[in-house]
Amino acid sequence: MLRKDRAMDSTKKDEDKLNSTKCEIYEAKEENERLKRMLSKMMKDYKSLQMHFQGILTQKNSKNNIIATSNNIHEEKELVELVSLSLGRSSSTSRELIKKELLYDDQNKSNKKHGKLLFDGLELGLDCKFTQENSFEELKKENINNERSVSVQNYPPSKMDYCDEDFLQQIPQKKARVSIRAVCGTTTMNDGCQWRKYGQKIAKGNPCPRAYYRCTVSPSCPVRKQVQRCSKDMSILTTTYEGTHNHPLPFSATAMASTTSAAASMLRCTSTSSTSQQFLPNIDQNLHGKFNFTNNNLLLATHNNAPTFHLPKTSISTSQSHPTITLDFTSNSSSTNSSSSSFNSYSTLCNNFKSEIGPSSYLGRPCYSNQPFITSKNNQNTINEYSGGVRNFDDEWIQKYAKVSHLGFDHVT
DNA sequence: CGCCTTTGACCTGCGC
DNA sequence: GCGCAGGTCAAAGGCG
Repeated sequence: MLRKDRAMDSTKKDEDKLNSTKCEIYEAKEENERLKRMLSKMMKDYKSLQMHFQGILTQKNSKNNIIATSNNIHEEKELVELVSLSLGRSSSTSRELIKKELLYDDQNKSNKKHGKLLFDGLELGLDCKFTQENSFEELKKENINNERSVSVQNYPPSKMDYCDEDFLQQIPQKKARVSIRAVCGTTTMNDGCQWRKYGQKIAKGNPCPRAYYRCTVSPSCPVRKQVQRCSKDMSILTTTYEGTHNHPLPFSATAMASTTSAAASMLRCTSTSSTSQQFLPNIDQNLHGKFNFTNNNLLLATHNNAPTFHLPKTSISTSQSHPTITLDFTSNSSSTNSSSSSFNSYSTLCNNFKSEIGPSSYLGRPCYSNQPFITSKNNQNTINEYSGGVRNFDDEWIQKYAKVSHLGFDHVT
């Protein structure tokens, strides 16, 4: 009798377990479906934007052709002025206008001489940069101490051949870097990977030491990261990643890897494309303010079509001879789009995403905390595999962000 | 004992 | 060529 009761208890327990597992599977299935729908919507939006972008490029090209074939110099000047104004550059001074006139005179002479228009396809919003060598030099000097903008790098002055492939190829030869600025209380940001510190330096202009880490998941992994606190705001941590992992990553690390990989891919595209991508900074007007470049060449992403996700400030630079894309999770983006929520910290971002995707759950599992899931030893992150329960929301957000953001559609690994 | 951080020395690239 | 700054190496010591 006792044995029979025990057997029944055991069966009941098994049934309960089975039911609970079934429940979990069902919830996971539902969550999966919901994510699928979200992804499909994002893909649709992305494709639509891409088509829009192509259309704009085509329009601009045809406009350039019209300019090229026109014999009316006066009209050309007006068109250039319009282009200049329409792309949000500062209004041209009379001096600049004179420069343009001179340029057009030279241009016409040159065209007659070479039988082609040098500016064909190049004047889109770049008049300030191309009109004079001096202008380019001035621009370069302005940026030299901070960050040389991609536009400057990719738009060689008239001294250089505009189709100088050597110049264009210079940038990708340098190791691309992805920098992430975030408010972080710990010494390093938890990205799920395993790192070993191999050096520390006090960099010029910042009393906070810069720490150098290398990935130790695989001994031959070339990935490095630098971690440094911002001297102006000690709560801000700048983490710069360099290289690509040559080994399978733990699940928790794929999020950051995807983001950095996607961003690096975008950087490569921006740096290497000879035409269309070069105009990235200038397409903002045509994308109805989805992206805005400020005077500091910051790409302010405001992503109107996808209210679920709020993109960080993204800037591209080639500082220190390394093309670097910076994802700034610390900046308030409300100045560019009042309808978008603004974020003051990386953690806020994570919380926001969490609240917007629905209940605090991951694949049906409850998320009891959004505190960083750090099991660090001596301030170093270790591999954290999630086995239910508490989950690092930072990674979760980044993974989803990488998948839906413009940075990562085609490059997510 | 193994793995880690610390830290001074060394290497390298870049600007002048 | 020189100096500077960033980046890396490797020995020494700490910690669990």
